[in-house]
Amino acid sequence: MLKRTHTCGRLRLEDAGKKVTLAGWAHSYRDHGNLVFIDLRDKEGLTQLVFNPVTQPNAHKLAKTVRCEWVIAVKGMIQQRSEGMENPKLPTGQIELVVEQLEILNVSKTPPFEIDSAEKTSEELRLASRYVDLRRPQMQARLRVRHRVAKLVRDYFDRLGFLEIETPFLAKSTPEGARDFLVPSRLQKDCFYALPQSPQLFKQILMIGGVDKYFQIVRCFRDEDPRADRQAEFTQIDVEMSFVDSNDVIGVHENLIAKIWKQILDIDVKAPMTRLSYKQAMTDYGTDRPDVRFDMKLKDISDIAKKSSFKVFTSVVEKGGIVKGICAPGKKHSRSDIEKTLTGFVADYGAKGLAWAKLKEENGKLEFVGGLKKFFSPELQKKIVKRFKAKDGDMLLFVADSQKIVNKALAPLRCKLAKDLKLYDQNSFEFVWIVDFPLFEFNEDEKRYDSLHHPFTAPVQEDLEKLETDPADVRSQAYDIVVNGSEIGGGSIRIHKMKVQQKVFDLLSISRKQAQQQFGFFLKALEYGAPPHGGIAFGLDRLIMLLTGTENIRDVIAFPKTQRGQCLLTDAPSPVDKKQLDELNLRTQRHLHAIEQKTNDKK
RNA sequence: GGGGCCGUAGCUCAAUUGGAUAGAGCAUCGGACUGUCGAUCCGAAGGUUGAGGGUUCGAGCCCCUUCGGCCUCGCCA
Repeated sequence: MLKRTHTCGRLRLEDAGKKVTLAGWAHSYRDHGNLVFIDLRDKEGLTQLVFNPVTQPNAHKLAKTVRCEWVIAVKGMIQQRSEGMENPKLPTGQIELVVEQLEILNVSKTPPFEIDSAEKTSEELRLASRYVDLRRPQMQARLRVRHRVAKLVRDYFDRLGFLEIETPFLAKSTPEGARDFLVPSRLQKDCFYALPQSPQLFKQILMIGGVDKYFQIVRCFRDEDPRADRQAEFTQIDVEMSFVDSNDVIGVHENLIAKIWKQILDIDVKAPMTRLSYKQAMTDYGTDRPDVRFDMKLKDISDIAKKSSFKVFTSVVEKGGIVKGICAPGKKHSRSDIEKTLTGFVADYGAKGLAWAKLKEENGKLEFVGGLKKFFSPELQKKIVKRFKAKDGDMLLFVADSQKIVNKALAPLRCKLAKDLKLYDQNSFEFVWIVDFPLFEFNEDEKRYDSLHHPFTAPVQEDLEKLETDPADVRSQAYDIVVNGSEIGGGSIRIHKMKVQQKVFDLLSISRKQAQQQFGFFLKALEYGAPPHGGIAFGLDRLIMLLTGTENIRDVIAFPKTQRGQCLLTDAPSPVDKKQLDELNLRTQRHLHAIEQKTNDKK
C-alpha cells in the first residue's frame, strides 16, 4: 500500500517539484478522454490530481475507472499549474499532483447523497448515512472546533491546578429534576441504576474529599423530549472548587470563555462581563436568559392600563394580573401580521391575545392608530408613549395576564421581533451573568416550594434568617451565564453545612425519611468537615453551536439522536433478546400481555 | 400528551380544478472529447408518489388510519 507523505490540504506552490504520496476519497472526477482530473479529498482539503495518458498510461487507464467516494492513494510529482489554470477557490489551487502511480484502496457504492449538496439533503438521510455526512468539510470543521475547545478547557484547568476526575455513569436514581434513564441491575434483583443527570453530588463529595479543584468533560443524561438545542445525551464542562465565593467561580470561568472565544473565533470578549439580577432580567426582558444584543425592553403599563376603557386590561389588573408591552421600531408589520402571525405566536405561550397600537405623528403629536386607540384617552396615550420612548411609526404590542404568562409570551416575542427587524448584528456575542436568583419558587400545583436551581444551592448569607420567615424572598448564591439569549452555563456556591441543607430539604417538603433514602450518603458526608465550595457547569454542545454558528445541536454531535430518541445509524433503541430480559429479571408490558393471553386461552 | 410543517426517481424538486404514459436538474450507466475544476456534448436506464384503507368513472392531489423526520408547547431540579 502506498503510504501518504502529506495531507490533501497542505501542499502549496513552494512544494512544486516534490515527489509526494496522497491518500483520500475521490471527491469528483473530470474525464476528458485524454487527460483525467480527480479532486482528492481528505479531512484537510482537496488536491487536484492529473492523469496523463501519454506519460503514465497505466495510471491513466486505472483513473478512468475511479468513481466518487472511491478510496485511492496516488504517488507523483507536485507541479505548478500553468497560467490560467489555477483555481482560486482552493488553497491548493496553485498546484496539482501529476500522478505516476495510482492504487485503488477501496471502491464505493454511489453515495446516498452528494457530498457537495448535503446542505440541502434531508437530515434524516444524513443521519442514517452519517459516515458519508461526516466526510463533509463543514462537519469535519465542527468536530475540530469541538476537539479544540475540549483541549483548551483541559489545558486551562490543568494550568490552574484542577484535576479531571471521572465520576460514575451507573449512579443512584433521584426522583428530583428531570426523568432518569434507568439501567437494571443484574446482581441486585428489582434494583436500578440511573445514568447521571449531572455529577452534582459526586463533585461535591470530591470537595469534601479534599480534591479542592475538580473538572470533568462529562456526558449527562436526561430523559426528556429533545429540542433543536437539546439532546437526551449531552456533554457538560463540569467544575467544582473549594474555599471560594461566587466571584471566584465567575472570574475563573469568564476568563475561560474569553480564552475560548479568542482562540476559536479571534473575538475579544471583555471580562469582567456585565451582571444582571434575576429580578431586573425578569422585569426588562421577561426571562432569566435575556438576549442583550438589542434593547427593546418590556415595560409594565398596568398602572396606565387600568385607567383605560379596555375591559380586558382593566379586569386583568383587577384580578392581580399585569399588562406589559414592547415597542417595536419601524413600520414592518401590517395589521394582519399582528392579528394572525404574532397573536398566534404568543398564543403558543399561553397568551389569550395580543393588543396593539401603531404610532403616528399628527400635528406634532404622537397618537395611537388602530387597535387600542379608542380605549385610551390622549392623556393615557401620552403616558404610554413616554414610557416606551416611542417614535413615529413604532408599533406597541401588549399582553395582559398573570405575570408569569405575560413574561413567558413577551420574552420570545421580543426576540422574534428583533430577529425579524434585524435589530442586532448576527455575528456579535453579548455575554451577561444573571445573579441574585431567588432560592425557591412557589409551585402552585403542589402548593410547596421548588428549588429554582437545585436543592444544594446555598442561600445568600444575610438571607439565612428568612428561610424561616419568608422563604420566597431568600436569594441564592447562584449564577447563570447567558449569551445571545442562550444559557450556556450555570452554577452556585453550595450548602456545606448539614443543618442548612436539612432546612432546605424541609422547605422543599422532602421528608427526613425521603432525604435519608435519596441523599443520606451526602448528608452524612456534609457532617465530616465539608469545606465551603461551589462550582459551575457549561453545556459543551451549546458552546460549540455558538462557536460554529449552527442552531442545531445534532450538527455538533458526531452521532446524535432524533426527536424520538432514535439513532438512525444504528437503529437504537431496539428490542432485546428474551434471555437478556430474563437475566435482568425483567418483563415488558408486551411480555405480560402475551402471558395473560396464554392463560386466558387455556381457560 | 398537545399544536404546526414535511414525506414524489439515488439526491433536490415540479406536476393547473381530482384527468390521459408522474416530469426536470444533479447523480448513475454507455459513448464522444487536448487543461478541466459544479467540465462539456450525445444517449440510456431509473417510480409500490412513506405504508394501509376509503371516496370517485378517475387520486401524487380529497378523507381516515399509521410510520418516519423537523419545529414547538408541556417537560428539561
